Amino acid sequence: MEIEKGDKRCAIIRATLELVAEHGFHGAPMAAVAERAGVAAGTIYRYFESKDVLIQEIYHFLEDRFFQGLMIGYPEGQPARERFLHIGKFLVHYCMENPLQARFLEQFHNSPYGIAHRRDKFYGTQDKDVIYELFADAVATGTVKQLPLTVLFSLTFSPLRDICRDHYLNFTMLDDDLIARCVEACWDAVRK
Amino acid sequence: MEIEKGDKRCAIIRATLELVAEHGFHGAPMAAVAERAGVAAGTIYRYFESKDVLIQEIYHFLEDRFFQGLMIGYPEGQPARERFLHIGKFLVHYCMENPLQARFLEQFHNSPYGIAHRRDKFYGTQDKDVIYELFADAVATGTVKQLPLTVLFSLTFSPLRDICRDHYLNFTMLDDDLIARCVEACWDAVRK
DNA sequence: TAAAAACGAATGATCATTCATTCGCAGCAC
DNA sequence: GTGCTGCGAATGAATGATCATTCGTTTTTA
Repeated sequence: MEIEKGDKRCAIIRATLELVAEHGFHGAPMAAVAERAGVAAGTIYRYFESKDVLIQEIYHFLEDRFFQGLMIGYPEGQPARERFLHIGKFLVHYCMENPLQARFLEQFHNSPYGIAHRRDKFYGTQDKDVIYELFADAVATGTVKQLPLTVLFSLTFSPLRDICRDHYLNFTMLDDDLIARCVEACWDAVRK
Repeated sequence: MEIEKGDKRCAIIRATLELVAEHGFHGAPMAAVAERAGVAAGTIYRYFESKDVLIQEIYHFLEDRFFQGLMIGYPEGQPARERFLHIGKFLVHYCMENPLQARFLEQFHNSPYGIAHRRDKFYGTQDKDVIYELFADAVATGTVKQLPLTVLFSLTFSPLRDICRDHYLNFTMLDDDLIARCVEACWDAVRK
């Protein structure tokens, strides 16, 4: 959120993020967004072409922030295991410290938006991210099991995503020690 | 679906299952269900009190079928590892052979229905299933890591769920060998 | 022919989006 | 300072679409 040009624009983004995180896409009608943002319904359309565009813009904003944070203190050049542990722990801590953003991202990933995004990630021409790079590298050097990249992603990040969700649903109480052991367990799933 | 009392009732269930699996809950309006079932909209309400009840009934029907199949050839009394491999492989094969049912279940689990169901599973008073039993047992005997049950579930079944999804989205090509290696990798995540 | 089952148009709710109107203010003349 | 003018920003009631559900009517069944 924070530094966005324009008061209104920022308020709309924040309101949408909160409503989607708390009630899902279908619990975030534009009328409710407008009310929470302290803005008239029509005003939203001065800043965003449609609800779709609004959602996508928020997603890309959050994704950028996530990767920016991820790269702080990233152990470039270290063994794959260290790099993986850094990513995994960062992911979980990020979700715990930014529950609204985490829940928005969860909603996004479980929607048609998310499927399209995932397809793009594996088949698209866009440049691959550090995580992709890490696994491609670790498979090549025989550090992790010889499995398709999609499977390696599922084995490691699906559990972490679910563990975070269980945390903010109050199913599981996470602390630093438990987080570390979870991330290590995910590494055990893929390491040779 | 199959043996359901009444032609119409069965047709309605099948139509709903298909539409939800293919287009999600919001792509399954009652009018469309009625049309696909070859039935008038009002008729649905002779068989089901509401859309909610219809969805829940389908879910419980599928859950029962799943556990029924799961118990065929279940290696009761064998080590935890064998029991887990049986469950994991059955899960993936079941999803591949019943893609409509698998996708319906996926939609269900990613919805408010699913959250309530999960809460019930961990905190409810209903009797625990074989899977719950397996992990409780394996933790007690020190066969798997000392982690909360919710975490053990996430570490093992979240990846499998995702792997199945990637299969019917054509992101990953699964065969028996790959399935076995995936399930074993999940076991590696939790075993001591 | 009477009861049961099925029908499907009508109802009322909820949305995203639009657009005719109003608001607030910057610049200007006196 | 005061009054006027023009314009982009903001408004929110209205629109049209989409749903779940209802109910008066028709058809089927026994």
